[in-house]
Amino acid sequence: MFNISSGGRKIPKAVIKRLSLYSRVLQAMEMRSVEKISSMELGEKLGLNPAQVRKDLAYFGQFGVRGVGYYVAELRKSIKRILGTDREVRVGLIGVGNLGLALLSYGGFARQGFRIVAAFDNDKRKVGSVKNNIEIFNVHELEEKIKVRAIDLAILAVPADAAQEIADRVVKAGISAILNFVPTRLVVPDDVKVHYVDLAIEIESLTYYLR
Amino acid sequence: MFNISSGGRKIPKAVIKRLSLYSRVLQAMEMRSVEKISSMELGEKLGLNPAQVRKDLAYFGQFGVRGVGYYVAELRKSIKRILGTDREVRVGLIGVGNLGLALLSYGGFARQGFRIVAAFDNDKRKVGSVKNNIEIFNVHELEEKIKVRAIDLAILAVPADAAQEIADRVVKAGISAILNFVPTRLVVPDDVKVHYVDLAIEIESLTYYLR
DNA sequence: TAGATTGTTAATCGATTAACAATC
DNA sequence: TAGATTGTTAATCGATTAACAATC
Repeated sequence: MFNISSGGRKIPKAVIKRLSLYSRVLQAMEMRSVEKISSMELGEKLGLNPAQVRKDLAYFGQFGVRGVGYYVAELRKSIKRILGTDREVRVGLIGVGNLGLALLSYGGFARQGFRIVAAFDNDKRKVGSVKNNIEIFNVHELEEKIKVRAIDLAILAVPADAAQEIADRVVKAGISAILNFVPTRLVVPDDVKVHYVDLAIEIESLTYYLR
Repeated sequence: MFNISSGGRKIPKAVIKRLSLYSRVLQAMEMRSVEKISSMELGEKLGLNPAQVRKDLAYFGQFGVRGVGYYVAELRKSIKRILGTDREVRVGLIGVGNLGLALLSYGGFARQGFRIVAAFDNDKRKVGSVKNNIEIFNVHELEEKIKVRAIDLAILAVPADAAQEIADRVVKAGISAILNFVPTRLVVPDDVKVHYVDLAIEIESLTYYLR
């Protein structure tokens, strides 16, 4: 597992997120057989400044052609390579409650090349069943399955009081990236990356803007 | 519906999000009968600088006592008032697919004082049924129910190609805040606030950090 | 009073945008 | 060549952090 070198500069997290957005726009363009796109067009579709688009890409190399723009298919391939989504990413989902269940059935992951290869729960009634073609294992088997199924990335959707313990276990089993839906700040080693998705905070802060 | 005045300065979106986080920490403190808290303690629990905590709060007034700190219950009440979550916020959920269904059953919203008062779908098999005590209406009734049920806020969880049309309709019906789970940039009037939650982007950008 | 911690201003840091030479 | 658009540097803008007087 490696990323295209960024020459030692540290890349802002926001740049990486925009890279993902570019990739999606480019995917749509490619499907419509558009051959090239300028930083201005790409920016417009996402509400971003064209200079920002160029600068984001420049962190990783020179992908455009002066006077022409960027070749859609080529740029998309480069970005996927940078993100590491040019190959299948294997995902484990821990916690098959309401949210976990939704994530199991969510089509958006598979569409971007992610594959949930195992789900885990501690509810005996769920363990052993199959949802959306994905087996649900007993959470006791977590470490073993992470190894055997070569899981790269964990999605946490467990109750708040179990989150830290599960995080410790997946990290110990070698996982270095966690998508955390639990509103608990996880304490993990520096080289483990956690992204937080906090639905309650999203809706609460939105309320501020109600007229 | 009103917010505590901020004296004309525009408040960064990030400040509002942190306010929500403070509120949650304070809620937990209150439950443990903690009486006061310093900006340092509050910051530590969220990985934030104490000066930032004080500055965030200072946008809205003076809530602390020099030499003492902040009174937990009092500060929490003030923040809830600022956010507008000191009263019930009435939510409509549009799109009862996998994700929508999960959001219907998601306990986190109710816990923060949000109440989903109606759900909508265009699938005849779903319309008329009740999930988690919430009725699912035909999407044709959207405008009418927004009015009759005094819906403040819409959650969008529809297919991508329907998102803009639905957004247009809810805005026309008077909604000014949308939580959008659909990976489509919505075009709305300036005074309508849209928050995007993009699960595919979250996981894709996380992949960059895999070792 | 002495110690602690706020509220706020100034300094720093980082990210976005503008500008323009390079070049297709 | 003329026109267009990149890649990149410099200018601007905004957000975070440090510092400290005010004050409980």
